[in-house]
Amino acid sequence: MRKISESTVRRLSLYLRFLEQFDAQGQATISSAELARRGGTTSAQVRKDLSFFGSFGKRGLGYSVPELTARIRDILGLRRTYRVVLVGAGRIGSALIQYPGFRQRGFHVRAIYDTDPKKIGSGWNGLVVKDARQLESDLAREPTDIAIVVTPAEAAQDVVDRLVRAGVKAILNFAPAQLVVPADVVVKSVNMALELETLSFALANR
Amino acid sequence: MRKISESTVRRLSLYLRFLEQFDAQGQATISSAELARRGGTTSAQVRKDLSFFGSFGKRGLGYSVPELTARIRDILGLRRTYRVVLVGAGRIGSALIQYPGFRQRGFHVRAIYDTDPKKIGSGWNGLVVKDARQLESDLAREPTDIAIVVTPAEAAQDVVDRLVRAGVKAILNFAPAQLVVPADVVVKSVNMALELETLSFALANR
DNA sequence: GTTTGTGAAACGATTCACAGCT
DNA sequence: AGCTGTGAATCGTTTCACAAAC
Repeated sequence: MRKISESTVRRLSLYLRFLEQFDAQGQATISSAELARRGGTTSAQVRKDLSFFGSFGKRGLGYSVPELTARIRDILGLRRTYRVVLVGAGRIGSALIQYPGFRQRGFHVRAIYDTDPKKIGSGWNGLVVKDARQLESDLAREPTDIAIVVTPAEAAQDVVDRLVRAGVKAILNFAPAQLVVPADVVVKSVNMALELETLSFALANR
Repeated sequence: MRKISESTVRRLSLYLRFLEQFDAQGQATISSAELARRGGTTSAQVRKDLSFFGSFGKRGLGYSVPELTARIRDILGLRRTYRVVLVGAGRIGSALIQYPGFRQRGFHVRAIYDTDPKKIGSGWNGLVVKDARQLESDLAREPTDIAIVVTPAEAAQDVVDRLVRAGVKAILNFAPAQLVVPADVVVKSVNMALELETLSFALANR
C-alpha cells in the first residue's frame, strides 16, 4: 500500500469518533465539511485522507454514516480485537488498565508483569500481576499483538528487546526513553514531560 | 519570532534530555552527529533546529554540553517554574501527579479539583482535593500557568471554558474530546485510544 | 581535518479549484 | 444545485552540500 502519513491516521481516528457520535444520534449521512468542522480541519483534507483508501462518498450527498464508520474501522484495523500485555505495574499502568476507551475499541489487556516481588501476585482489576520472568514463556504460549511498556526508563530497552524477541510487533511506550527496535516493529512513545515542555515553549514565546 | 514547528520543539525537548545525560557523565562537548544518533534523526536536522534560535556551536568542535543545555532550557521556557492545577481527581490524574518528571522540570502541581463530594477533602500526595466550584476564586487569587484536564469527555469543554475565563493560557488535555479555545490559549491533547489506533493501523497494514 | 551554519534542492503534506456524479 | 474525488499549486519541513570557522 502507498505510504500513509501518521497525521492522516490520527485524523481518521478522530473522524471515527465523530462518526460514532453522529451514528448514535441516528444521522444517516454526513458531508466532508461537517466532519472537518468537528475535527478542526478542512473539507479538502477530509476528502484527501479518505481518498487514499477508496471513494466512499456520493457526490452531491456526502457519506453514509454507518458505511463510512465501517470503512474507517476497517482501515484502522479495528474489526478484530487485540491481545495486549502491560509491563510495569505502577501508577500509570494502573490508570491505563482501567481506561474504558481501550476495551471499548477492542484492546484487551490480558496480563500484567512486574519485577517487584511485593507487587507480583497482587490483584489488579481482575488480573493478577505476574513475574516479569514469565514474559517469554507466556508470550510463546499466547501470541500477543501489543505491549504497553510502563517501566522506569532504565529498564525499558531491555524489556522491549525481550518483547521483540518474543514476537510482539507493536509497542506503546510510556517510559521516558528512546527505544531501538527492528524495522518490522512499530513503537509509539508517549512522553508526558515532553508534552508539558511544548506548553512551556508556547508560554515562553508569545 | 519566526514560526517554529511543533516537531522542532519536540526534538529540542529530546536533545535536552540527552544533554542532561551527557552532562551528568561529565562530557564537555557534543557534536550534532552524536545528538542525532541518540535522537533518531540526522545531524543536519539537529543543526537546523538549533539554527532557528542562534548559533551555539563551535565549528570543528561541536557544542559545549553545559552551554547548549542552558540554551535549550531557555528556549523551552524551563528557567522558571510553572504553577499547575489538575482538574479531575481520577486514576490518570493520580498517576500524573506523582510522576517525578513533572516536578524535576519545574512543573509544580499546586491544586487538585473535582466535583465528586466523595473525593473532595481527601488527601492526595500532600494535596487536598478541592471543590471544583472554587476554581474561579482560587485562580483569581493565585494566577496559574497550566491546567491539566483529566475529566470525563462531557465535562471537559465546560471546565476549559472556565479555565480560559480565569486566565489560564496553556492546557494539557487528557479527556477524549476536541476542545475549542481562543487563539491565545494553547491546548495539547493526549488521547490514549488514538495512540493505540495508530498501532492497530500499523499492524493491519503490513 | 573536523564540524558548524545555512542557502538551495528535494520531499511531503495541505490547500485550491474544478470536472464529474448524483 | 450540491458535494465528492483528485490533479495541480502552494506551503512547510527535511535533506543536501559546501563555504566558513576552528
